[in-house]
Amino acid sequence: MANQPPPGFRHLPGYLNLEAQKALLDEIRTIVAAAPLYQPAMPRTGKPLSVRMTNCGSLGWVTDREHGYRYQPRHPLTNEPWPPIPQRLLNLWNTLADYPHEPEACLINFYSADAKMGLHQDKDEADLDAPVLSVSLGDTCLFRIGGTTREAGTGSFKLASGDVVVLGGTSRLAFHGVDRIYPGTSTLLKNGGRVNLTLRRVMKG
DNA sequence: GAGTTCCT
DNA sequence: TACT
Repeated sequence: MANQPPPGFRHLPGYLNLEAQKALLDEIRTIVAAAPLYQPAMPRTGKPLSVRMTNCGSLGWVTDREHGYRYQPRHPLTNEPWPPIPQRLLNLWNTLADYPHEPEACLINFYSADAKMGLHQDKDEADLDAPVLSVSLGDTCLFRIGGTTREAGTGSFKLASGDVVVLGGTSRLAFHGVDRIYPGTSTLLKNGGRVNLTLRRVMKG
């Protein structure tokens, strides 16, 4: 029997209908045109991550060999400020996050057919009380989530286009990752792949 | 000092 | 990593 996610975890399958997904994707395309996707690197080793990423919001999550994981206000390649978070994403946060402060960061991850994300905790934010809100667009993925230690068991399930996930409560610090992408499971993205949007409150108060 | 998202 |  698969393990259950910790308390505070919510999976909302099909929360966004196709029209809402298309409208959101249009806004993401505009953001990516101004703040291009780039390939981030692991600290120390410089090994590239398999996902490509960019951000919108006043702060964006970045990593590189020299300085590691961090939030910063500008795109690492263009040195331009990140574009603002679209209002429809702020509305989603206001509806689902149950948190009195707006998110500063929206990480935009693009998964090609062979991209993955290893099990990790989101711990780079000063505010660990705010939930993390995630939106899936495009191809289905196999998402894995465990407990708040590496030793805890994990369980996995699929996330499809339009699904929304909220990591709140105990699940805010749960280890989680993406095992695999299922190519060809969505026609939302012309050339396939999966886009994941992750809204986070970074600074306290 | 140990731990930290890429580890098959 | 550059911090805890």
